[in-house]
Amino acid sequence: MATQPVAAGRPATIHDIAALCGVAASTVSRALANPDRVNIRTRERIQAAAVELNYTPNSQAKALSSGRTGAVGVLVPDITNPFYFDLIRGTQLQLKAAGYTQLLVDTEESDEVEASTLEQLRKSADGVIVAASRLNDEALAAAAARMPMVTVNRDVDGVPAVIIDTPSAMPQALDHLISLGHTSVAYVSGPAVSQSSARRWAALSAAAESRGVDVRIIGPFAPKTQSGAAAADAAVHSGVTACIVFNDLIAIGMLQRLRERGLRVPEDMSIVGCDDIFGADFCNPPLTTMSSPIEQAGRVAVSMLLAQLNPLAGGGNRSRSVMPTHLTVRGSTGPASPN
Amino acid sequence: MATQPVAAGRPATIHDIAALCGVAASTVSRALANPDRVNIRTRERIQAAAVELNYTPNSQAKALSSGRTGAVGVLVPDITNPFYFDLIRGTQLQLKAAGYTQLLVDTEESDEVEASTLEQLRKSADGVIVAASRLNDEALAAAAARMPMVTVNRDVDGVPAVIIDTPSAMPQALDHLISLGHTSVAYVSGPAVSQSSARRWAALSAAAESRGVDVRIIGPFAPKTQSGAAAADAAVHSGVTACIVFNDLIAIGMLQRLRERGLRVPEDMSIVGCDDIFGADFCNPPLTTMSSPIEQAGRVAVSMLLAQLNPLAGGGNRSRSVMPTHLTVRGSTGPASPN
DNA sequence: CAGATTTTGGCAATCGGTTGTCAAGCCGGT
DNA sequence: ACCGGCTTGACAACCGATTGCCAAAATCTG
Repeated sequence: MATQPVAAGRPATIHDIAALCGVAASTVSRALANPDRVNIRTRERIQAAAVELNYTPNSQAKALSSGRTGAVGVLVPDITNPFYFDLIRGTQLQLKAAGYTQLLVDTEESDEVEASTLEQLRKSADGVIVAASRLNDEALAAAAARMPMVTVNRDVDGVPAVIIDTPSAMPQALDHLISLGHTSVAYVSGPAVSQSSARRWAALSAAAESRGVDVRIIGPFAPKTQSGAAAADAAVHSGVTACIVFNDLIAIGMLQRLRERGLRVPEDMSIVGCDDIFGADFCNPPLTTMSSPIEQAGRVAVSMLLAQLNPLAGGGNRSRSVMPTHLTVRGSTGPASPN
Repeated sequence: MATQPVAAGRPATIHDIAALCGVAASTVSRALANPDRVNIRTRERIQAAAVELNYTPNSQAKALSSGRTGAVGVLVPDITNPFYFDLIRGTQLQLKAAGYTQLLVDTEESDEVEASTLEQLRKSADGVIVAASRLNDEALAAAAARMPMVTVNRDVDGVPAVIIDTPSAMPQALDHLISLGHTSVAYVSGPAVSQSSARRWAALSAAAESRGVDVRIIGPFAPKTQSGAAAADAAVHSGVTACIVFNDLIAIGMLQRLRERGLRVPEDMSIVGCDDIFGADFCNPPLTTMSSPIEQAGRVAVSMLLAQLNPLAGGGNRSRSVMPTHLTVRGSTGPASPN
């Protein structure tokens, strides 16, 4: 009757196809999943019927019987942090390309939410990508032992990871400040549980020592623009002329606060951010920051996870991938004030 | 042996509990889902066993037999557009609170991707929230007939919607510009298929007519900062002294382009954005824009969808919810230049 | 205390697939 | 023409829950 491909009331099942072709449901299943196990004529009949009925396999049922869900969980501490937008977009694109569904969860910066989400995902996802985990190494390693996992910006023995190598750009940032005449610098630190923050501080203080520059640490601060106010006040109070900040969100908040207080950037204080997030190029002044290919990091994380899921598909699965980082100089850094 | 709650190799099933308690699996199912149908002593035994085995129901299996998946799809045209961050966070929070899982999909501004995603989601989600749909009314209504749906910023007969009422702030924005002496204004339009853009233009041109002001439309432009360059050039060429822009992304892009061309904002050109996204408050100059409670819109959309899913839980389900909007004046608007 | 009524809990079918097993059918080799 | 080997496709069990139905047990009624 209808020329269009049957907009039936209920989605077609494998049984509808079987009935239409006069074969058993299992034959249909095989014809679709494992074509060479079925006679080519039968197979073509079945495939034609599948198209005609507009058949799409029911993913729930498939998951139940096969054990694979075709979904991957992506855990981020805070969806509204722009840093994760690009990461999420990277994972989303790569997962879709591979035919997987992305389950995005905001763990609200909480290790408990993170842990319970991981437990839940264990049944409803084939694997997880965990960005900036708030769990301790032990818990994370235990979770990774239970299901395929790739971490982002988190190094734990035995857990494949994508590391955005901001620490390597720290000496570069410091040299940039030194070349501008700064000799007293503060590191504005992120959350205490953030391994990224710790690594950045370690790299920075090592570089400072080898160069004989005074670098102190202040914080910790939550990774939000609102924290920037307290950070700016603390930086001013500490008497430094330049700050290297855990991330761009805090840095942008500092910019705003310094302006409120009538201090000029970079004349009175130079600021270097981290991540080069959305907004870093158009804030006032534009932020000097450490840039990295975040979206690409998301894609790499997915590739590494998929390599774990289908070990056959070759390409020895690396367990650690480091993304390069470089300093992008904009307007928030300048010569140290003479006083 | 282990004092901890059994970190067994395989997640516990309803059958494990049944075996442990010496009852049938169905009794366990009832005890957990429908407690008063089971003897209190048996029930407590079962519940204790469930806790001890660290039981979590398998959502796939539950979905298969009950028909409900416990998941809700959220479709946005572009994950990296900051406008959607707050929306996504709103839906995420509300869905989690109601025990649902969020399936986030980026439809890449494509009606085809959107349509195929909806078809796919029909089996794997209980309902969908569609933000800024690129589908035509007919296709959208058809999809809504097949599964529970709530749209955001899209009005289609018979489909419940959350509308962020930016059009109502248009007269306010225009009056603001008029009060600053502007008499020649351009509307920088968004995607041709965006109903939001059309509604904003309609409201603006109506207000302009009643006030006797010249307002022309330029565009369409893609909702990205990159489009701002072309938009700024077109605006300058058209000779207007002020622009009301489809959204903040384009507006911020215009700000950058105007600066590049050596034009001052607001002295040479006033800019009014739309949405008050992340970044609108710290760009240079800070953007005058139409603000609205986006995260709340996400929460409302979820509530409306859940009302459709559980019609019992009272609260006559409204089919349309309008979110208020107001003008936020910042630094990107100022007096019209005298020439 | 018998009979009627209500609880209570087990059996089995079902959801939509996947997969192991096995009989039938086909082929060529001798 | 007979036999072994390989292909093909049907049957049925199974994944982990939900749910209708019914029998046994417990409670109430007169």
